[in-house]
Amino acid sequence: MNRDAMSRDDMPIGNFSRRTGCAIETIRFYEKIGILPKPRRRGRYRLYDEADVGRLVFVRRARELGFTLDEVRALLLLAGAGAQACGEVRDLATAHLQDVRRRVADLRAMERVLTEAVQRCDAGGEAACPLIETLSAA
Amino acid sequence: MNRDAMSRDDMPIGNFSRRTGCAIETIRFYEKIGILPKPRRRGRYRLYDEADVGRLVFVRRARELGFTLDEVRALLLLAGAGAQACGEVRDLATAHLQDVRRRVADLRAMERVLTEAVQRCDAGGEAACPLIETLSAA
DNA sequence: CGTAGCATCTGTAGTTACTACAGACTCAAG
DNA sequence: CTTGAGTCTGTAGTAACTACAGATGCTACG
Repeated sequence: MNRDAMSRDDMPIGNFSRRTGCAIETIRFYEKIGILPKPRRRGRYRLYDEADVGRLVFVRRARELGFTLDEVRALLLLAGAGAQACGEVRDLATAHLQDVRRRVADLRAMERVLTEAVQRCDAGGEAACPLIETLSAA
Repeated sequence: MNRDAMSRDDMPIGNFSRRTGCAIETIRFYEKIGILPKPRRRGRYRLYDEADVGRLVFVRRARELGFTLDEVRALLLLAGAGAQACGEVRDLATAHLQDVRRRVADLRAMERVLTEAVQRCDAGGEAACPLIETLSAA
């Protein structure tokens, strides 16, 4: 029998890590800061179940979408509250979306300046290095 | 007379900070990690000159363009080396540019998913909160 | 029965680029 | 003489992990 199948609701942390794609150290870290609840134990070993998998997948997904752990904490509460929390979730997501768009704009601005400087460098024919010049100008 | 004019090459750290737009604590931090050289002192007070202003402006500009402090360190060396270092500067900038583009792509992907979920939320007519659903799916 | 190897445990320190103090000291003006 | 501004050193906090060190437990193999 394989190990994952044999322990569907008694997963040691290694299985839990494989199931969720989340590093063991990160799991323990999430527990310490209260993102994951303290799990049951067999002796000193942590045991996880399917509900834990759902929760951690949620957390990782939110992180992939760029939410901070503080935002994730809020989202977990709201997700637990059910459909009536939808409005608040929406507000959180909208605020975050604006943040993402700001960051995109910032990076695009960097990209523009860098691209232009590299192009001038490739074109050649300038006395001083165009990149260094770009950096020296405020 | 104003204070900046009176001390063109004997700037205390406060003037230096104003001239460069860089916080005092950051200036001392840069000194500690070797981004800025140890300045002359009058007694225990640091004194800066125009060359320091140029260097710090360069550093801040590079940071605005998203270079890490390690990259800035390298750029400072290359800038000192003059025109023959142009090729290396170009390589550094190109690598960094690729990094910036990767980050833009990542953020755009987040933006897409979030925008779509928020729209489904606004449209209404779904049993469960579309945003929460989006987060629950791996 | 001994031991080798794997998984797990706790706790601490490192990463990046700053920022925010606490608590002392100097100096000039009122 | 005191008050205020400016500066000093040194330490700790931020975000979200990651990387150990050193101990312990459990199972399998010879």
